[in-house]
Amino acid sequence: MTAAPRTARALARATITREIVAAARARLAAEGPASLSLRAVARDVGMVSSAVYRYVENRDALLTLLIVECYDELGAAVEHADARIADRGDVTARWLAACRAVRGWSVGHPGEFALLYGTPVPGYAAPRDTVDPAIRLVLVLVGIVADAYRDGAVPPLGPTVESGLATLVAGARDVVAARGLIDDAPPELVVRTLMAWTTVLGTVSFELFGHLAGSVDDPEAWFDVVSLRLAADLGIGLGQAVSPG
Amino acid sequence: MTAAPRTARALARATITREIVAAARARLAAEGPASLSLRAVARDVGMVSSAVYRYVENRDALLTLLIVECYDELGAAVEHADARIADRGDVTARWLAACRAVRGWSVGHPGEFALLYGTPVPGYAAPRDTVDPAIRLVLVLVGIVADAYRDGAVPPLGPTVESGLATLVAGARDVVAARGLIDDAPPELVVRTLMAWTTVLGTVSFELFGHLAGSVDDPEAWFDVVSLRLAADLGIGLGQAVSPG
DNA sequence: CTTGCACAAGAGCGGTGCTCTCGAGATGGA
DNA sequence: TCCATCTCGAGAGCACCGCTCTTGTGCAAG
Repeated sequence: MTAAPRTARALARATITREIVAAARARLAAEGPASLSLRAVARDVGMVSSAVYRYVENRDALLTLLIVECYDELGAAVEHADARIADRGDVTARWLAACRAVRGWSVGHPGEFALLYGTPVPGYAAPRDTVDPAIRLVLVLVGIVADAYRDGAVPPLGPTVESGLATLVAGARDVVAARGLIDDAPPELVVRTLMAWTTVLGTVSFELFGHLAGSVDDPEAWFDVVSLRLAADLGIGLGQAVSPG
Repeated sequence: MTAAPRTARALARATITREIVAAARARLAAEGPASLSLRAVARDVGMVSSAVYRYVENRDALLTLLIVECYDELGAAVEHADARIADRGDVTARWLAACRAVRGWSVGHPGEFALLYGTPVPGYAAPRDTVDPAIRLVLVLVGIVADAYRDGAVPPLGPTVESGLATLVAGARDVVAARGLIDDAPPELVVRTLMAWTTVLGTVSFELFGHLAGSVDDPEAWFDVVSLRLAADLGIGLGQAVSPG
């Protein structure tokens, strides 16, 4: 990613690094992040464990590579789901499609989901490199809400009741503004979107971590219900009958 | 917990088991669940590692004991927070107090929170023993909503728009009914409460797992905003100005 | 008093992350 | 072309992990 590999050695190095990350990804998908062992990855690529350290600084660095890769993959999946129907201009459908893409990727990749949104690895602090890929998917959701807001699809927000709401979500507003999605977004809109995103991820997290067992039988239908209600709360929903599933 | 220890041996056994769990709890609080090692707690209680296997079947069993203890502690904290002001009859204040108790305990016990609501331990499936303590805290929230509903504080719910909503949350309704909170709870109420609980936990999870960094500066104030908006969505909120913090 | 049982301790197995050293081979300048 | 340098893979080794098995020992019930 830094410079194009020109020499044969650099080329080989890049290839082997990709091999290692791919093997690690396979084990992550199979066993989850906690039991991902560098030695096992080394065996998979036909190396002795110490040789892997030529390519990856340590286990945390390998996890970081995987985190970036997974965030990008998830972000791309959601972007794709939105882009496919964005021209139809139906913000509710776009919102639902984006949310479904989030759940779809997560259910299909529970190990990766756990790495991204589960318990952080004990001594691990996500480096800067991970934040950009991480917000990519959120920006899709924000973009949908922003489009609806610009087009006047969002009903009047009403007065912001809480004091200091703008400063509370100043960081989120800055991010949105920096990406050129909305200049000077109404704090009310930012708050609603942030809450909705929290609920979307919380619902997926509940499902994958087993906290829905016994309460909800059909997680997919439940997720649709939640997503559509969130859309309604955001002001971009139909506000009328939609059958789940 | 099964039978009262009568003999000296059984008494000693119970005491040492408690010691082990206490030491494990301390390490859990200090380092989080992933790096909790049975050998380390053995050292803490002045034993050799193989000796603790006399008291705890394996590492997963120890984690189960901790899960039950933590769920109970969290549930008790929320119950206490609610009970302290329940006689005032202000459901909004009760809801906020219960939510704050959830966050307060979680922020004060991040390692324990990760054990309860983070990534499940790889090969670990929560046994039956954990579900009763787990729902204890949720029942407090449901009870507040149920009280509000019984007292007529919840405005008319409107027609349930989604088809099959009752069957979707049948499990949750059964739990509520079995506890005698509401007989035949309106599915709409159950759905709203379940969504609100998801958002509460998602907000805490975001905060503790670092997904709020850069978006929200003051997580405590943000949590209050979220909680009060959830109350409003549930129909038990004031629906008017409330300043966070 | 003696038998038996529960217990603590130790050794040991296979696994982990990570470091160090060493030899072989490719790279690239003289 | 030749040689110094540098990279890489392999192996040994350290400290830690979960878990099992065996061995002694002291308490307690019969």
